[in-house]
This record gives sequence, structure tokens and C-alpha cells, in this order.
Amino acid sequence: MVTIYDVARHAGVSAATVSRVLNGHTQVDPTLAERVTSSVAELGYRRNAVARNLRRSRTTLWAVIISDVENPFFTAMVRGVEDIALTAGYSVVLCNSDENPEKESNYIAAALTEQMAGVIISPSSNRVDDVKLLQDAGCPVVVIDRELQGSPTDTVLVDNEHGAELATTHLVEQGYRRIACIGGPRWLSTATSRYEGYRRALTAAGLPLDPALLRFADFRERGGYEAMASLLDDGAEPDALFAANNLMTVGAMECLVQRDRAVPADIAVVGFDSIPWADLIRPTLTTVAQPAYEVGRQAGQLLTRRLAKPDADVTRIVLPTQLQVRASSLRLS
Amino acid sequence: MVTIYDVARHAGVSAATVSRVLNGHTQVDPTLAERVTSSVAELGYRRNAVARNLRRSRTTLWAVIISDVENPFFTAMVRGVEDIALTAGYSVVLCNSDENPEKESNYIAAALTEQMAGVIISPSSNRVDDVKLLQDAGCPVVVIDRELQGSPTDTVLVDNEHGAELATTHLVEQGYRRIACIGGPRWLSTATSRYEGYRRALTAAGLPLDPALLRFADFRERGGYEAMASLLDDGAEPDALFAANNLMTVGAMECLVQRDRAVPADIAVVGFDSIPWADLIRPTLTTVAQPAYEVGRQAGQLLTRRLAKPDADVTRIVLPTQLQVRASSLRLS
DNA sequence: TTGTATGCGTTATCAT
DNA sequence: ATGATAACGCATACAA
Repeated sequence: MVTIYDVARHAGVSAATVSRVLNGHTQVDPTLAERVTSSVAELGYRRNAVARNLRRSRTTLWAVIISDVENPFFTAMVRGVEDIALTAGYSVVLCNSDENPEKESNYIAAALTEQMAGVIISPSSNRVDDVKLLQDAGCPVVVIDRELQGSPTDTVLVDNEHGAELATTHLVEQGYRRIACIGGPRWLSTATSRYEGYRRALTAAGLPLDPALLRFADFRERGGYEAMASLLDDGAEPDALFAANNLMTVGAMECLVQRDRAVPADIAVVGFDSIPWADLIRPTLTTVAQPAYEVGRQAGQLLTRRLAKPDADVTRIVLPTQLQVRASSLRLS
Repeated sequence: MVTIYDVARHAGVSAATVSRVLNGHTQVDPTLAERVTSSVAELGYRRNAVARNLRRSRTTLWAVIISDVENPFFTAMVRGVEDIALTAGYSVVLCNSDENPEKESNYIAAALTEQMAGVIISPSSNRVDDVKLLQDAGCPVVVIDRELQGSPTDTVLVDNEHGAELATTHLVEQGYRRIACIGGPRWLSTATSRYEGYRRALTAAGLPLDPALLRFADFRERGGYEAMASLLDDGAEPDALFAANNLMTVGAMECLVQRDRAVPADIAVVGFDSIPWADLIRPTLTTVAQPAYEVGRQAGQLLTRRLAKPDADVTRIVLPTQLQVRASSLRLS
């Protein structure tokens, strides 16, 4: 490996001067600078980031810990984070916790030992301990998508409750009365908020909250499938469905297809969070769209701000959702 | 920050002993070890990976540079890599080059300066320079999905040509005669191989290779859409389509939907690489399935092997593809 | 088995 | 403006 000393020797200057040229903070004689840069090129020198980070006791890496890489919502969000990170001079390390609190803990520990500059996380549990660990260690954290109780933290969310309420009200207005709900894990704020929105809409419409129409699954495709199957098997006879995330909506739809239930003729469907290629699915799906990319961007900006001003006030950003009505929820006349 | 020296003082031993207990390579008196571990717990000590990496002059990070995070093929592949990495004691840093050679170069430079243990890359160009840079620096590289000319490198591919040939032959057997092809960027081996498979199948069937039926796009949804639009607008009158990747297939389908062309009645469709929720799309899509997760696993294993034996022979793995016939390609009687 | 001492490659402090 | 030198936190060669 070619070090800064090799360059210094080759250029006939001291290592300090090489460092100064490379970092460009202080003034250095143009003649020497020229000699240094050409030596760097000639020797093919590349700075050792590990040594640099040790000396400066900080890195230029952000850890982004998401709960499911195969969920398009999170990948879009990551792109948002990435774009901000790059312009701010940071690189993004993507970690997939797979909705597994243990994996999540490992990644958080890694972020700490690797001296990451900051962490953006969509928590897969409501255990505040892990995030607190980061904060106690002085590592800036931004929580996204899911709210965390306990210690106040910079957070970027979407208006889950309102979105779910819009979706459910839409079904009510279409004339549906037995509206089932496939909710998410009870320990996730996204799940409880969306369920709460569903509940509020029913109440506002004067409809009962029938436990036979409720299922709670795991935000995954299979979970949605099984919840739908259970709704059908148990004779709950729903005439509509609100599913609390994109993957569960897909699972539920697959179940309906397999059992020859027509959508929306036999049962109407609205899903929370959009699905790629929604236009190719038949019927086209009514969804509550979330600004995934923008969530990522805002989180990135929050982290940049926090890095610049560690003592700034804690910010909580709530972005709006939007109901996109398509075929799956329309009452056939 | 609490260092190894703080622990040593607290436990009444030397820093070297603490290090030995932490790494567990050498034997150390159980009494002392006990004192050390409890001191570690009591002080909340976490090892500084940056310092450790500098001292050992290696890290436990793999850089996985993929060309599109929003393509389900690559995310599935990443999961395969991840699973191998974790069991081998490495963490994965996911980098999204976005099919942009410049971004790719930056990530490669970063992998080098960050002293990554190894790199797995799906190149977004056929510039062999970047990969050569890594190899010259002694950084183990595994190339995936796309073949690279020039310096021999561990590689994991799928049988693109055969898959494309199967797909096209299937269309021929269904009785289609004017089979269009939307190919990918000419500088990517996946694109040229799949085109070659298409060509071979036509030749074998005694069909002409009509330039009016050929388009080349960028492996993205919009590219597929526009290529399809151009095929329709230019009056090429195809009765079937072979699209060379999943996103372009989606784009082409969207174009057909928008223009009220029935699939497969007006035009049959086969796509290369599968699409999530293919069962919800109407008509269901005939695709050439790739073992994405397995590609990732194999790449991970190749990298592990290379790290253990830097001088081992270069390996090239080609995994099989599989034609999955669904509704979009069937001849209506 | 344990401790002492050194160096990994860089940046920053202090003289000059 | 430039150079000598120390220090970041750790792992290891060597001495005891």
C-alpha cells in the first residue's frame, strides 16, 4: 500500500504538506501543491479512510436500517436518503433488519462500533432500548416511518391515521357496510394508527366495529393471504377490505383470485401504500399513496441538520398521504 | 469514549489482556477473563472497529454494488449475498449505482479507500477499468449478473442466451411469426446474450430477422414503454413480443394496456426475469425465471472462498433459467 | 499466561 | 507556509 509518506518522499515535501494539499483546508504553495498532486497521480495513491477516520474520530457513513429490502416502499425511501447523503458528502450503508429485532440490534451495535456518523432507522420493534443506546453514545438518529415512544427523536412519518380514515370512508361512501380490516403488528405505530383511522371512519359512519371482520398479520404477503383466507373461511362475509400495507394487500388479492372472488363485485379492496405496476393488476387497485422518496429525503435532511447542530430542537415531520381511487373499490351499479 | 485502556485499568490488567479476552484467540486465566468481561459490561465498553481495522489492515465489510435498487431482481440477489455474508462474519454495504458508470466509479473508489474486504458488483458499463482497479489493489471482486471482458474474474451469471432462446421458441411454437424483441443496452452482456438467444431461435425456426421488429432500450420501465410505442407506431405489426428484462416488460405491457391492445389476442408477450405479484397481473405473464437469490448466494460463497484463498482458480458459475408459461403467451384457439 | 512496547496511516498541534 | 511530532484505539511481537 502506498501511504502519505511515500507521496511526501516522492514529492520532496513533508507528510503534513501532502495532507494539507489533499484536504485543502489551509493554504499551501502552488509549486509544492503541484508536485504533490502529480506524485499522487504517479504513485496511484489513495487515502486510507480507516486511518483517517480513526484520527478524526468520525466517519462519513450513514447507516440506514430498514425493515424489509423487498418492500418497494423502503427501497424508494432509501433512494431519497441516498440523494441527500451524497450531496452532503456521506455514503449510505444499507442494512436490512428483515422485521427481526435481533438482526436490528446487531446492526445498531455495528453502527456503533463502526463509528457511523449517523443512523436512519425504521424500527422493527417498539423497544426503545436500541435507539436509546445510539443516543446515549452520542450517535445522531432519525426514526422513519414508525413512531417510537420514549425518548424524543427526530422523526419522519406519514399521516397514517388520516390516510386509513380516507380509505375506509371511501368504502363507506361506495355503499359497503361489512368492511373488513387486515391490520399490521400491534407493536408498530403504523399499524395502530392505520387501524385507528379505520375505526374512526366506521364510527363516524355509524357502523359497528365487528371483531369478526378484524385480522392482524405481519405486514408480509403471506400474512395478508392467510388473513384473507381466514376471513373467508370463518364466514365473516365481508363486502369490502381495507388492508394496512402494500404486501398484505397483494397477499389478500392473491387469495381472492385463487378462490374466484371477484373484485370489487364480491368484495371491494383498498390497500395502504402503493404497489409498483398497479396499472397492470386487474382490477386496478385503489390505494393510499405515501411519499416514500420524500420521506427518505426529509430524513436525510434531518440527519444533516442534526450533524451540524447536535443540540437543535427535536423535529417531527408528518407528510400527507393521498387516496388514489382505482377500480378495486368502486361500487358496480 | 471508553477505550480498552479504561477497561484494563478497571479490571486491574493490561490492555493486551483485555484484547485477548475480547478476541478469544489465545488462552487467558479464567479469573482475569471474568474480571475483564464484567468490567466491559460495567463500563459499557464497545470496541472501536475503526481502530481495529486500521491495526489489522482489513475490515469485515463487503461492498455490494448493484445497478438498480428498485429492480426486484437485485434486491432478491442482495438477500442471497447477505445471508452468506452474515454467516461468514461479514456485513454488507449496499451501493446503488443506478446504471450510472460515474456513480459506479465513485463507489468503487470508496470501496478502496474504505478498505472493504471484498466487492460484489453488477457492472453498469463494460469498462473493465474500474474492476481492474480493484483487482490491482488486491481487493477481491466477484462480478454478478453481467459478464465482463478482459481480466478474468470470479463471476456468477445465468444462462441468458438459453433462456431467451426458450422464450422465443415457445412463441414460435405457439404459432407466432412476427415476434418483436425489445433488447437492452448493447454494452451489457445480459442484453447481448438475450438478443442472441432470440436471434438463434428465429433462425432455427426458419424465420427472418426483421429489423423493423427490433428495438433497444435501457432496461427500465419507461424504456420498455417507449420501445413498445415505437413498435406500434411504426407499423411493424408484431404478433408477439420478447422483452429482455422485467422492467421493460412492465413498461411494454403498460403501453399495450393504454392502447387497448389485448394480450395475447392482439399480441403475445414473454418477458425475461420474473415480476413480483405476476399472478395478479392480467393476463398472467409468461416469463423466464432467474434464480436471483441463488445468484447472490453463489456470489457470496465465491467471495468467501476468494478471501480464504486469494490465489485460487478463477471460477465462472452459470445458473439455469426456467421458462414459466402463463397466459400472456398462449395462442387463443 | 501476562505485560510492555510498537506501529497501523492519518490529521492536527506546535514550533519554525 | 512548512516540517517534526504526537495521538487516535487497537492488536500483536516480543520479553518476562
